[in-house]
Amino acid sequence: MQAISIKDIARTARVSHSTVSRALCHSPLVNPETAEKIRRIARESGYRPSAAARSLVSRRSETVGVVVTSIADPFVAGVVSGIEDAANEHGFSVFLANSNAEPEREVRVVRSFEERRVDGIIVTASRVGALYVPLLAHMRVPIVLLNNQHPSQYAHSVMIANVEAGRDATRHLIELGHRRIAYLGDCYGRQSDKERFLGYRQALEEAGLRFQERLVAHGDGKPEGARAAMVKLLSRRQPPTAVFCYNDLTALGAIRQIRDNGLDVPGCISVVGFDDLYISQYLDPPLTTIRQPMRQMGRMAMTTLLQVISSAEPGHDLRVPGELIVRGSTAPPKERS
Amino acid sequence: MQAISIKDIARTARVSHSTVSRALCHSPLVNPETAEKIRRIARESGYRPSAAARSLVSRRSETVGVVVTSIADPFVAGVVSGIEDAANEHGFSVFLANSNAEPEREVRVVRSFEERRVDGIIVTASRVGALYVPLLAHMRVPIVLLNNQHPSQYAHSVMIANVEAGRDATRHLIELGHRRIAYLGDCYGRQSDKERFLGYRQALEEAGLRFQERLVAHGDGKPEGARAAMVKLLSRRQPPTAVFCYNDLTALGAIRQIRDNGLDVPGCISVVGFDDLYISQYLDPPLTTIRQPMRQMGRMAMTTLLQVISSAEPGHDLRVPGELIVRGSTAPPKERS
DNA sequence: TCCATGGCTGCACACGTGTGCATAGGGGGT
DNA sequence: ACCCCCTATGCACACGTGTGCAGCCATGGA
Repeated sequence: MQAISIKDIARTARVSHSTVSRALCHSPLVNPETAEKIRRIARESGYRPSAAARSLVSRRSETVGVVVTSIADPFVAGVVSGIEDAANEHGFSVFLANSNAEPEREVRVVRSFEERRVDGIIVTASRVGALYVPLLAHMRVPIVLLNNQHPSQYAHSVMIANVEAGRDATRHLIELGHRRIAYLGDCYGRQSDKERFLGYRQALEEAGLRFQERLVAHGDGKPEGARAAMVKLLSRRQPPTAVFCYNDLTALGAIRQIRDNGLDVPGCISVVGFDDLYISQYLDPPLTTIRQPMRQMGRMAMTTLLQVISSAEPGHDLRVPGELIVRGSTAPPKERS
Repeated sequence: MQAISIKDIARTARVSHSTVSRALCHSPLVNPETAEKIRRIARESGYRPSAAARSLVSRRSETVGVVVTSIADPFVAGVVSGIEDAANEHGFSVFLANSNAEPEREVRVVRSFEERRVDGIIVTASRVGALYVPLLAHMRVPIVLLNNQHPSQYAHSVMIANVEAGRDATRHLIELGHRRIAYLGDCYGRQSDKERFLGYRQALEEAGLRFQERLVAHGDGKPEGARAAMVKLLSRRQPPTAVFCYNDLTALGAIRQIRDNGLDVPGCISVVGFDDLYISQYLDPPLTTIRQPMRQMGRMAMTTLLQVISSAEPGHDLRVPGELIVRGSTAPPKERS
């Protein structure tokens, strides 16, 4: 017992399959009564057109591939949520694939997208980028990079305005009166890390504060690495009174380590994060952070992709402003340094 | 410039497209030398078979649909990660769709899955269940429900062993010496809530503790609702010394409210969660909770589905045991009640 | 009555891949 | 020389849908 096709409908309606096809597409070529009868039969029999057969002739699959490092990353999940929203509104379906940052898996994923004949691809938060962008470029399909490190000529991109956001976060600490402000970054080499760090330095400079190399440490974007890095910062002869963290998970680890050292947040040390994960508002203290509009960024990536697909070629690179959300993890410093 | 097909390869290899097809499938019917030559041409020209054309004749799309309420839910994200892992290993691609618990969107999603001719469907954490399981059953495709409330005859299911886990969590509190233990549940009516509550009552009963209706409150599975419910519990003349929460997000809200009332966790009140989200270990205090092996459950759902698809019909309903993870949010009570 | 026109329908092919069946060619045995 | 068998290949059709083109029929105008 197979899924029913237009031929089945044609048989019961005593017409040719061409007429059925036209009737279902609301072509003006078919007699209104016949068309209505055909549509009724189709409705009652639960007919569903085969996307495979349709895309075979139309050469468009109404499908996009989304490749992420890990969907378990809450930032990624937020973005994908927005992507799926926008796709759904336009009748597109999304293939989701984790790369887990494993090169051979990335190859497999790209291959499967090629075979599925996706109409476009969105890549988010991949640290490889340069390695397999050529792979992606090989297929003649538009690509949108989201917070990726190598916006190349082959791809369009949506990115958070890292420099400005980093500047805003640092300024906030400066305005509270802090002067020994640390930067707790991601692992080396990621573009977003470099850019947020740049914003940090710009804010210091414009406030006339001296940049100190020993107030910079690098973690791994997760709480574990952040704790280790925080240990270093706390061991300085003059430890910081405030820390600007690469992201919220880093801030989480930093706060834990600060407390394990018997210090208070924000009493002794203020902490700023980046992302505004869902849980960040419920932490104790609620985290001051830079909000990345994750869902909205996902939507933007998808709508950009759809525009490129219909070759209405818009601007190549979109920068989205972050928003400083002030909560309880930042306060004026106790001591005036 | 279109994607190249076996016909293009056939032309350059001066054979028919049939021979190319057979060569690429490693059919023993073709001359080894010819086959090698064909495969070389295919490789060098970057040929990728069209999944659409292939599935049209094979009547299998090597594709599964995954419908979730929201991918932004960290539990869901963990599960989907496991699903995608297992799918990828077997050459399957996954369509991801959010339902957002909106009925008309669910209808649209199911329709798109039908048109894509997915080989199977996984539904996770949907509270609707009964409403559109008939919709799903209409397509002749195997369905696996994950932590869903209506495991019906049409569907296979993977579920956490809620009753046993609820019992373990409550026992843990009893063994610490607590006697006034509250249950802070999800909104009414969800099966998983009922089951965890049942485990709670069983543990009380087997310990000879009296069940008290006024030590039960219901939130919404999120921090906001949990705070409101916790207010009620704290207003009792004899407030609880421990709270077993429906999930980690609920525990998060409960802890915040407890602290806002000037009480300490676990000093004054112990808190147990459910899920073991990634961040729960990094909270302050680290959360005692029931671990749901999210990725593994996702993998199980996918492998079950694959078995059913290849009609190697395994057991219908799988129960996965939860694991009690004792951390810092639980301690013996101060007062002996 | 004849012809032109227009509305509606069916034929046939295309999309890319898989496969049953026929066939061509070659080698070996009688 | 003839036959048989085996290997290797091509033909043709199928899968489900869309569409150019031809053709049929009715209607209306001359």
